[in-house]
Amino acid sequence: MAHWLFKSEPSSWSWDEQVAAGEAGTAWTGVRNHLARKHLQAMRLGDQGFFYHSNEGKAVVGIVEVIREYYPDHTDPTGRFGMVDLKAVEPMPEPVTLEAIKAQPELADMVLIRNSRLSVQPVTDEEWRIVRRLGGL
DNA sequence: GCCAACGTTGGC
DNA sequence: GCCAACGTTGGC
Repeated sequence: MAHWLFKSEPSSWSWDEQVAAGEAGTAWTGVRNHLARKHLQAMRLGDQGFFYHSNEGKAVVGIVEVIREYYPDHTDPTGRFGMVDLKAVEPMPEPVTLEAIKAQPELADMVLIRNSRLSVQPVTDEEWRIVRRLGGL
């Protein structure tokens, strides 16, 4: 099972809103980057990912799960991009800040650090384990 | 609010 | 197909 990281500015879509969407989840609209799209296409039902708040917060705040695989993003006028559906699984008991991630030598190669602008990122099994542990899971 | 990094666009 | 100009993202 692969792991991922989804970035969102809380002012446009926050963890609280994701939780409020419940079991039905929501479509992760708005990805307009080819590499991010490649990651969306590689996602499978049941894959889990980190929900990261960018700008305000700058922390991993929860775990989400893929509940629908890649399909066209109706908000994309060009029709070139797609999306997946996500639902909230559980919050991090302790948000894992960007600062805390940077402080971990084992996490120096995380895409979050190396290519901070990418909005949908792969997370290795080891990174998954370490960040979960930092967050108290 | 600034600016570096990076992706995209469009003229040639 | 190259590359300058431009827009956006996101950390600081």
